[in-house]
Amino acid sequence: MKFSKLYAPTTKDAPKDATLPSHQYLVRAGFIAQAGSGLYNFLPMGKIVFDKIKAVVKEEMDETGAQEIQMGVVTPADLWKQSGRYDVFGKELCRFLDRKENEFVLGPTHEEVVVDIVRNRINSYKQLPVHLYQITTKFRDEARPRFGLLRGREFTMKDGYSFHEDEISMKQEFAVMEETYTKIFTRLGLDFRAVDADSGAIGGSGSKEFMVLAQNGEDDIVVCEKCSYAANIEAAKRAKKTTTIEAPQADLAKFKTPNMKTIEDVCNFLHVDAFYSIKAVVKKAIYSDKEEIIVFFVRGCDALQEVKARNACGALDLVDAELEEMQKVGLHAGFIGPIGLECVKFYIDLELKEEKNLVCGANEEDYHWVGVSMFNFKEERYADLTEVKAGDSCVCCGETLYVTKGIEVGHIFQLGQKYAKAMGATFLDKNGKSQPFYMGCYGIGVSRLVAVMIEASHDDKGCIWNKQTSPYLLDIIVSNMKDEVQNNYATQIYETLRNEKYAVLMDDRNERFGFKIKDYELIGLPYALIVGKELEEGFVEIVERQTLEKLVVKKEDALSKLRELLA
RNA sequence: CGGGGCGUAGCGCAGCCUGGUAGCGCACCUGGUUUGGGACCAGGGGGUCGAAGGUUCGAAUCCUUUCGCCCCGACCA
Repeated sequence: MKFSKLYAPTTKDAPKDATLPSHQYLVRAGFIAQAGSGLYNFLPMGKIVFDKIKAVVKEEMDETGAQEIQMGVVTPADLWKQSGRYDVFGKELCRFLDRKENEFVLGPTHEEVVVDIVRNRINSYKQLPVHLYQITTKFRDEARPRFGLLRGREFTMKDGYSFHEDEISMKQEFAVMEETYTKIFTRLGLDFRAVDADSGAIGGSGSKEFMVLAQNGEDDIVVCEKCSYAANIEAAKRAKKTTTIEAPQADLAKFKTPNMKTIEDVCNFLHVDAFYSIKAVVKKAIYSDKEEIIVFFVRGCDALQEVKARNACGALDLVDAELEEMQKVGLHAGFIGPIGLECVKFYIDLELKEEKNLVCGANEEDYHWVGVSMFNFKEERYADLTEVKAGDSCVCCGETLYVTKGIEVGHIFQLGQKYAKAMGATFLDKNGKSQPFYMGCYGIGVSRLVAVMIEASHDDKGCIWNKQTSPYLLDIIVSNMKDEVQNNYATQIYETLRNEKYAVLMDDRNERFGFKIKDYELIGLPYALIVGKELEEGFVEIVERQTLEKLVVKKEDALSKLRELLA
């Protein structure tokens, strides 16, 4: 491609609304252009990158025996009513009427449609398992689109759905997908982790997220320094926390602790380490039919993980409880403890089970208990509630955990029979009995990956593409187009490589060197060949974008060196 | 959905407070010079001031409504 013909409107200044590097550089380098909030158009180079990523995904999916299909973006609302999600999906589901006033939705995901596709067509276990996938446009009317392609309203997702006769088969496919996703993200050259995830409202027995490690990620993930353990902080576990600080020896006794409402105050006052104290976190749990004040107890040195807390009590949502609401149900804020607590429902973190020599509130103004032992609580009171912190110990190997930011690029679920049951999609098993399908579903954010490539790989000058996804592998920069020797030499290299099917760009614009090299660095192709002044002495330069190092080579050697680099 | 900000030329902004018919930088077009780190000189084109209504002799500017976009948070199969 000649740069003079390429539609790549590069700019020196970023649009003011772009805050993330991936967003700024993709716009500045002319890969994408915004159409509206959360809506983006792909320009020629953006489209090439997008197609390259898509091709990798397709190749690896096809390799597993999954079959590509294409479902409509527009879906009859009726299917969503059958699954029950028409009402629960909320405003993210974009609904509209056609001219006959029939209801439709823009598909945000396609469980309903795919179930409808196999329903009454796959009738026997002999036809199972089947895995159907597509790479298509999705629309979710996000409350707050942001970060360019990372959280758009319209986006492209690879979504696959597998159907099985039993749980064993479903789990087998889940394992195959975990392996396949690992291959895909490895091929794309990304630094990622498959992490344990909270299954969320979709349910099912297991789910894993694929997180690309990047500073601007929206998710916190916990990663072990030594072994392969990694988890979303919402689902992360740790080895039970211990301390070398000696336990305060005391018999059970009530101490007056006037106006000591924080863990810090109480522990300083009683000369006890926060490890040996119990922290009460009061939340208002919101259910579909009611609201309720609930207390969660964790170690004084730990913090409550809200998603874990939500899962423990089964609430739709947890919000901070107001002081007034706490008083109303009889709680003494600052002096709450599990001993003798009867006025509200409460949960205790598993790590406190059977611990001794603890300090906690006495449920009485200005009093705390010391010498508390955690026995005699019902089993169902206990749940995993603690938020894992950097420095905690790995649940698998005991080594130190650290916390980092990740961007979710894939998520795989074991759905079980949820959708098949709701939509009446059944087959006959070996015993001739009618059964709902077991399903798995597997997603990859394909358009998001375009941005992730840059979020994970850029510097202060622009994009840094790798060979796997770069729109072109090489930019041949002709320093002075009016210099015929330079022009001829560059054209010859360009034509030769092009005939050998390398994706090469030649910057033949009548611009100065500085202008072209800045554009090169902004666009970020893996290599550049600079044909300039030194050609007279018989030399040209090869630039590697990653390091910005320049390699001077003899003009006769450039071609073979380039073949070596681009291969 | 709660809170905040911004809409003036393709992009980035000034002008608004104190009303008088729109300006700067970049980009773009023409000619010339220049060609190794986003050049220079000269000339030139381009804007219903987001939209609607109101106040006024007169509105980018004041008032009301509305739409759009962005940021923080909640949310995110």
